[in-house]
Amino acid sequence: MCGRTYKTYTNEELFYRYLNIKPIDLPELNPNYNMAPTQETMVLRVVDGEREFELMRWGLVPFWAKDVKSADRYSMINAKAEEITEKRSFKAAFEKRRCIIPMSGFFEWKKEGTARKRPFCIRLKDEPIMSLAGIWEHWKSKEGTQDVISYAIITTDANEAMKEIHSRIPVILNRNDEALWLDSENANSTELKKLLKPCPSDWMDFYSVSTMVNSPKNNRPEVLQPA
DNA sequence: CCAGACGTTGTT
DNA sequence: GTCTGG
DNA sequence: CCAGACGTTGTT
DNA sequence: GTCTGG
Repeated sequence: MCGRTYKTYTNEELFYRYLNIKPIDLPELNPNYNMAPTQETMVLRVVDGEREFELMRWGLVPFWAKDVKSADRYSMINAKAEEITEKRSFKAAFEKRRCIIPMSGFFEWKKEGTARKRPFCIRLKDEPIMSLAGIWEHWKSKEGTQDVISYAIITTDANEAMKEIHSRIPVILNRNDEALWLDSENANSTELKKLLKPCPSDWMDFYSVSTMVNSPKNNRPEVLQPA
């Protein structure tokens, strides 16, 4: 699973990485050292053939949901890659609304016997930003008072390196597959599903951190320090 | 047909 | 134990 | 994901 | 909106 992430990149790094442009006059991005579900972050998608960033809420709220709270009860912060084409809540989004969630890394908790779970910080060895595969939805209340764009992170079986910590990991896309994944005109489900594989073990790097990260209230650089 | 669910992870 | 909030 | 709340009545 | 269960 993937239930906590972090981002320390700047706006300039983000836009240069995905749009190949140096942004001018953009508001400065706040780092989030401890991002929990329900919080918002910039997500990359393609609209009318153009890449764009949109601020989205973590936790998918399908457009047919009665309200945001009822959707939250179903814990749609992750979507299982293996079943994404069969699930009612994900199928349409997988076909038409794929996205990339740029993150610096994420946290996983390893169970160690009966002892307290130990948190780990996971990142890429050679890249400051990882492209997490996701799907998004646009939900509007009938009264038109609420308008929520939300996303879920796709998970799959852990690769060998990550199995040491946890059985599931988020899908981290290969840079060469990003355009294919984002293309909203692409209707080749078989081809798309092939992208939802665990990334190679040797891309990843991890180390244990203190339990300070357990509480989402601790949005501080110290949560990234090795324990 | 209509009503009601629509999810993940991990653990038993 | 289970649900909600972050 | 983990942390923290989990309730009612009546009064401010 | 769409699928599953009865």
